[in-house]
Amino acid sequence: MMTTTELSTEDKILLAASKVFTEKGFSGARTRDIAEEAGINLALLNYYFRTKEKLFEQVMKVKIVLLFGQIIPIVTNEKTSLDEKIDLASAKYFDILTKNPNLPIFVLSEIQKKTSDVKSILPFEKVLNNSYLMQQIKERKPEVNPFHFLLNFLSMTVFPFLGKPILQSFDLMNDNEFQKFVEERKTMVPMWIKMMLNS
Amino acid sequence: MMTTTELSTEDKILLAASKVFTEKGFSGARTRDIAEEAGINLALLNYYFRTKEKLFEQVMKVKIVLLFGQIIPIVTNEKTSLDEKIDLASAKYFDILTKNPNLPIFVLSEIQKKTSDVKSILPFEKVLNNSYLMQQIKERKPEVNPFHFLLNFLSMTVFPFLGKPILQSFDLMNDNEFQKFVEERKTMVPMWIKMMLNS
DNA sequence: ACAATATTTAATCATTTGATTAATTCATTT
DNA sequence: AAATGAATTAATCAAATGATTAAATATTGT
Repeated sequence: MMTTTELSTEDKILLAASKVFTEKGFSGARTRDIAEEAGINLALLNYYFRTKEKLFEQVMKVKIVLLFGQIIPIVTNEKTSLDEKIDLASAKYFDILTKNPNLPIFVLSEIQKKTSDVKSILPFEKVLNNSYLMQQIKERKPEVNPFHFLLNFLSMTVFPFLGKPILQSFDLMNDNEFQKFVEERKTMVPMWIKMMLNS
Repeated sequence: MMTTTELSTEDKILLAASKVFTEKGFSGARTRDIAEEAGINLALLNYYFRTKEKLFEQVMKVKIVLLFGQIIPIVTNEKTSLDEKIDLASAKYFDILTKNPNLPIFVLSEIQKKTSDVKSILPFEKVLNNSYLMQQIKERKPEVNPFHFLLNFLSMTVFPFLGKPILQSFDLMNDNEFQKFVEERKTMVPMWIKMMLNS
């Protein structure tokens, strides 16, 4: 079905900025690129968002919430078992990342360059540090720092998307093969994680 | 001990470029930053390297070789067992990455932005695709695409370094804690990988 | 020592780029 | 319809930035 969603100028700019910033990063993106992508006059960008920095901040806020926000209800849920959490988080992430394959590289890269301060946008550490999930991992595997399992989970889920451009540069996988590969991991990653937790 | 290693002008520029490009990326780095970091006149940069692009290419070549080159002899060695290869590759990577913690994010980010063409620098796919390592994985676990284990290994090894800025932004770890954490993984990652291969 | 070549510098160019201005069009209220 | 304020445009500014030039200094070969 074709819906004629006529976006507001502000939203057209935000959408274009989201695309251009994600592709080229903060430094590589020119406000003219964004204006052109949005199909608006360059001055309108400054009229609505004042500066490139402020526009970037707004885009980044959306991206951070997209990347970290959805995982919070899963992590803090006191009614699901550890194994259920793994399955849910895995499914959720494969979904988000399939739709936004270069979200992780964008966010990681801009945080490294200190273009953005994640903590002020979303104080994830407060949620995580004494979360029900952390408790559950400690109970299951008291002898290992629970962060190892969190990192392993995130690694195996997120890394393929980070490495996708490399896999493709090296002609190791095309788009179809990558999609199939990721699909396979959707069931295997939870299995591997559980294996590590039960060994 | 203080050694007066008087670098050539060319090497001073390359060293400075390596630092500035890694910190800020291609777009974020200004040739003036590099010249200042190297303690040389800006015009010398163009005298020795012609353009910012050409200087970047040379830096990238070094980085690509640093990140992928050292793994090749391990992967192709026909005298070591699969388990030995895992141990060797793990030790090698933890060493490289501890010394160059933001090497992966830099390379991944620039490849995504298509600033650099890895394949022309180092045709890794030829080495990998019919490598002895791939054979060994297929023998051990014929029912699973061997790339899954390669990705899992790289994930668990490289991802902590990619995520370091985030862990630190969220105050989840300081530098000392991170170092200890990585040290722990040095022995655990090979163990986990072997577990996946033997299950 | 002299000529030729390589290296280095200060000054400057040309373009790009983020931002602003002043004028114009559009929409809303009365 | 007139008045008011919001949205949009074309033109322009000022600073930043990659690159070049021409002159000065240093190095090397004979």
